[in-house]
Amino acid sequence: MHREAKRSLTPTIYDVAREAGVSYSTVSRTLSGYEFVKPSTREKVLRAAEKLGYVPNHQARSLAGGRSHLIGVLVPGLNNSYIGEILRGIDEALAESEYNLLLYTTHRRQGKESHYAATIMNSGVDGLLLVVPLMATPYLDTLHERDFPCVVIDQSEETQKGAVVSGTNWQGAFEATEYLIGLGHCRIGFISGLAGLTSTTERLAGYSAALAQHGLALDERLIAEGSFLQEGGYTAAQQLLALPDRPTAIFAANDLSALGAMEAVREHGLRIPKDISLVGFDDIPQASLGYPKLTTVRQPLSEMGREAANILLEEIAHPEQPRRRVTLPTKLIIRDSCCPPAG
Amino acid sequence: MHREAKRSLTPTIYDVAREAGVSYSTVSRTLSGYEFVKPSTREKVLRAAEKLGYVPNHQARSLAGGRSHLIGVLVPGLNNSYIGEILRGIDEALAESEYNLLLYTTHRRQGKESHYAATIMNSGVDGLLLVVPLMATPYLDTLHERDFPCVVIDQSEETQKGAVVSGTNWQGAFEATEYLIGLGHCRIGFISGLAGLTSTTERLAGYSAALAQHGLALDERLIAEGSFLQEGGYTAAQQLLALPDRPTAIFAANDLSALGAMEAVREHGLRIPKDISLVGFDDIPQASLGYPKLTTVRQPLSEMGREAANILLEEIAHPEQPRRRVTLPTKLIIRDSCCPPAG
DNA sequence: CTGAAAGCGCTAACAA
DNA sequence: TTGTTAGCGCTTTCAG
Repeated sequence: MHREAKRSLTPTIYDVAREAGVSYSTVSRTLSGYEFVKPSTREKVLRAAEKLGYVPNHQARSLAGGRSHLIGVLVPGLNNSYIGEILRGIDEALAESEYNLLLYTTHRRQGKESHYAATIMNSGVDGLLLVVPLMATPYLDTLHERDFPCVVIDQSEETQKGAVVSGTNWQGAFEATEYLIGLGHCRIGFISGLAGLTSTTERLAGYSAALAQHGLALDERLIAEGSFLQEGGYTAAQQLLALPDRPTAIFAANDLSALGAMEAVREHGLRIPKDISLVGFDDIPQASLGYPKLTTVRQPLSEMGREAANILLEEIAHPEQPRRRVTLPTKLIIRDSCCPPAG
Repeated sequence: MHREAKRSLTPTIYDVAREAGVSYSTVSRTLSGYEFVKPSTREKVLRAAEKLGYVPNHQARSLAGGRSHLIGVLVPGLNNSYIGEILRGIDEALAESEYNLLLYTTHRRQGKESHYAATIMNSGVDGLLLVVPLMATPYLDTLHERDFPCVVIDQSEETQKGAVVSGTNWQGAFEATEYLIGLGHCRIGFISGLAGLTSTTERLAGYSAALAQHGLALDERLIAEGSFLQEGGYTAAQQLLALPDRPTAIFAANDLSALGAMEAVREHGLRIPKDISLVGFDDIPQASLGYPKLTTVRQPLSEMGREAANILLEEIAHPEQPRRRVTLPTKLIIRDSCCPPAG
């Protein structure tokens, strides 16, 4: 037996074992919820652990058991309440489990993605949650190659095999556009999102489909490229407003863009919704905070996070099961940024 | 020597050692930046590691070396871009180091704070960053007791010994109030923050001091209790607006409250700044996003995060050095939510 | 149901 | 400068 002096600050299972008068493997079993431990023994162990203020050492547990109880979450950045909401959902789900959350941001170590993926895998996380991964193919390839448990949130690369959680992008965009059409708008501008993301593609498709369904021609000039960021929305709106026959309504691919557009509209001396109607996507907290309150397609962001986390946990527990793909419903939230066109 | 078959998926230092034809401790030394390794040996090791795609195992490294390269960050929640900004700063600082970020949210395990603190310490983090910890005394006691490296952001308990990073709350509030007074306002309402937080106390003190300095009486009824949340600001503003001689300006202890107040003002059919001037605190992204753009006291949130992280890293590296207390300057950002009073 | 023994992958004295 | 030897604290067979 090793360890004899060395009364360290934090007690280990050895200490608990001595206190309880059992072997340390019994302590280990008890503490990790092994069922075949005699109740009276379990009692003794638990009491001893309690008395000593024992707290398990994750590193050791992980090293020996191969399970770290750590979930990695890869986000593009933190400067965005869209991400914040998703994270909140993830955190909620994880809080109910025994898992902790290791946060990674993409902006780090750009370029060597696949090595980064390897690093993450080896940082001991049991699974990985990828939030809107851009250029994710290198990650995902490495990840899938090793059957590493992971689920992607709000993005699905064409060739992707793994689990995905997202909202009904097409449907949401379709409804929003249809709503605008129903209000009487014929020239509806669209501010797209970041190229390469499925959310961008799908929302654009939904927009186009709604126009088509209602016999409205698709005018390429009414589609301005945004970036999912406020600034992109601002610039895109400028473009749209500079058009000779400018749109009477604008549908932005996300709220941040819509908010940016709102600013541009104001600077042009136009009023919302009087002169221009505006619809966003996401329903981030600021959508209902500003003035006028933004009509938008709500995406259940935190639920998406929670759902993704739960799927991941499930996948870790039962690796054999087929990967799930979940699409959560979006919902048009009508607030104050739309009305029938002036003419 | 153990390990002979067991060609696992990820190579270990043993594999690298074999590949490089050296002992595994040499590999360990090389990889952990020990300086007295013969250059040619280092070369061989590095090449072998590269070839095998070696990635260190954090758990093992931590268990053996006592350093996990993990920093815990304890935040009250994620639903707030104030937190988001601070996190961003922390993340930036950590990205430049070799540290990863383990995220904890306070809402978990409420009640048994000190046990929670113990858990965090044993979760293997090398240090802890506490963002506006409410009811932190139990945590901090446990933490300080064991000389656990930690720094608190934007809050300093009375009896606190550890490192703290915060903004110039008093000064910022003083300036904001003075600005309002300079504009000609005499009845200035104050929406306070959450009771028990130093930021709340200090900002209130700054507000009072400015009034006093300019010979304005402190009217208790002009001080409404908020919560640092939008809703609290809304309710507090309602109160203020219901006053027989309502204020011509309101200074809210943070932007979220100010935004809430803005909504209440609007609902009362009043205009900002025409009828009521409004000043916030923090300068979160939404402050400049909405309409009108909010005049506010900017707090260098992300810098505070970055600074705190750097101090923590420093403290981990040199535990002997005295704890630092850093106060970063705030700055009044004048935008569109204030003007001289109507009368 | 419980104890003994063997590592998980790596760091850190201690020699050589 | 490099190899050898012990563990870090815990999980997990394998025997009782």
